[in-house]
Amino acid sequence: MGRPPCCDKEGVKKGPWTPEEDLILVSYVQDHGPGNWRAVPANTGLMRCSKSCRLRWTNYLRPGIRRGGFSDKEDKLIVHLQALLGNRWAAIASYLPDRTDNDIKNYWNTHLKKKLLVPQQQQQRASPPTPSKGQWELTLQTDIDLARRALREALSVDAAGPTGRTTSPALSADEQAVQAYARNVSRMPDAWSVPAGKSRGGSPATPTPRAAESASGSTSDLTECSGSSAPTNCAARVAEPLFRREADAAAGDVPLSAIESWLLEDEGGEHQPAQEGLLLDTALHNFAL
DNA sequence: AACTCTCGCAACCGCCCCTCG
DNA sequence: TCGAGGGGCGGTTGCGAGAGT
Repeated sequence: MGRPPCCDKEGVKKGPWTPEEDLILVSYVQDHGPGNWRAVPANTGLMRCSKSCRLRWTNYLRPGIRRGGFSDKEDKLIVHLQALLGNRWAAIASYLPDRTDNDIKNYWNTHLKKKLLVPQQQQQRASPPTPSKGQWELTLQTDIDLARRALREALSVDAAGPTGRTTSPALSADEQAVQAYARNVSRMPDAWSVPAGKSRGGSPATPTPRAAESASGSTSDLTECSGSSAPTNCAARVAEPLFRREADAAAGDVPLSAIESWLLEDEGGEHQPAQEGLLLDTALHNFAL
């Protein structure tokens, strides 16, 4: 007696999403907000699993997400966060509010892992296989210091505008997220006009993300997210993990996580030794796994 | 020009955790 | 307190595009 599947396998469509399906999903989420994904297929007539709907929304249709074009700074941040946190992509993604965990995971698997593997192999050839514990603790500490710096940089950039985006610094994070969302969705109709032969997968005119990105468009009615009273409040949710916690912390509501409070301490290194010891232990533990 | 190989990424799968009745 | 169900997450797969031969 296994657990029943999350959704009825029969009559559930799989594979690439069509623009029509995207539109239906976006409209629904704008009206009702994300959540209660189980109800989405039933209420929209989409022949999709609820999980598929959620995934499509969070990884592709959600407002404010940026796709591809990882900067060097983001590369480093991801590498160091991965070293610290392991393959906890959702946690890592929370430090890059306009990136999705799936995107980061893919980027790690296809680019960064290989990039790291090459010097590692060279190093293995050139140096003794296992450094003494003291040696690599030192190395790890250096890594952690680097991670701290990278994170601090990223957070300071976030204060002016999320993750170094090249948009006007006068805009708030929410406003920028709304604009990005507007851009993403407003491109959809353009993308639909892609000739059938160019489409990917079985669907006749599925626009690739690349196609959607290359097109330029103006804001459509569909994208009027900020004015919606829906609980989604698309833009606000995008940056929620990091910014909410910062706001909460500022208000004294919720304590920062160990890593965050550690990072936000003065550059002068007035951190608590016990806390750092805990982080080091955690990193060591992750490394050993 | 045709074929093969490799890469990149969207989406699926299944496990785990959290919430609610 | 416990079980069921929904959602979140990480690992993996499938497929199209582009590079190489």
